[in-house]
Amino acid sequence: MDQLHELAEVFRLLGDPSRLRVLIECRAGPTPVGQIAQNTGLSPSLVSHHLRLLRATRIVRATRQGRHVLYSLDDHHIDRVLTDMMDHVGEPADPNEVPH
Amino acid sequence: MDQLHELAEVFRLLGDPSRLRVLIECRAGPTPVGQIAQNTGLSPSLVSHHLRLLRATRIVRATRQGRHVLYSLDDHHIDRVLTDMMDHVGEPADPNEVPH
DNA sequence: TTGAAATATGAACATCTATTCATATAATTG
DNA sequence: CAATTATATGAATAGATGTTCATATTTCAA
Repeated sequence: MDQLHELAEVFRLLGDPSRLRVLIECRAGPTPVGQIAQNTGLSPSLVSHHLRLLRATRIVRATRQGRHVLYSLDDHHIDRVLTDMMDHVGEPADPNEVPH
Repeated sequence: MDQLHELAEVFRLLGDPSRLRVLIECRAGPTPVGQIAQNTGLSPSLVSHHLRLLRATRIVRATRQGRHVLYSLDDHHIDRVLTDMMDHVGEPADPNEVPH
């Protein structure tokens, strides 16, 4: 897959409220699927489906610990992208805009 | 709209190859719709549709200049998010991964 | 004002995607 | 081993989304 489509794919996966909830849980550090499900209110099945996609695109990474599989953000880029975008969304709109 | 859904909406809009092409054009500075269409190979209509969505979420901003409407990235957050994610996608995969 | 150029908008459609439910695999304990 | 817990997978489906085509606005020039 070329870079553009890979980039789009990664952003697309971030563009879903459920997956964002999952990611926000992963932000706290390596977290088992079951706990993510509990904290988000999503079904373990759905969380697992989402994590599979997120992992395939290297947005999260997995490590096994006994019966549990712990998921965390892949690297600092992901963390920063989330932070930057939250900052952006939190900012007030610019009044100097052309009305449409 | 609450912050989570707004965040998801913004990422979702970044998650399309055509829109990313449009954004990459906007990165160079205020650019008219027609030129974006030419440089990307997309129809002016489609570019306009995309820009409307991108503008509604404050990913881009518009300024009028005569008959032309120039679009550019809304702020530095957007620019940084794009840069960070391109870096991420460009990085090689970590071999220390649990096989599934 | 008329005509042309630049953008914008609306409707229609084919494709894609998130979610659920049922079932399967993997790891641990007794 | 069997039973249990934790995750993963597959199929099915209702709803969302990108694109096209036709048409509407907006702005300037003549």
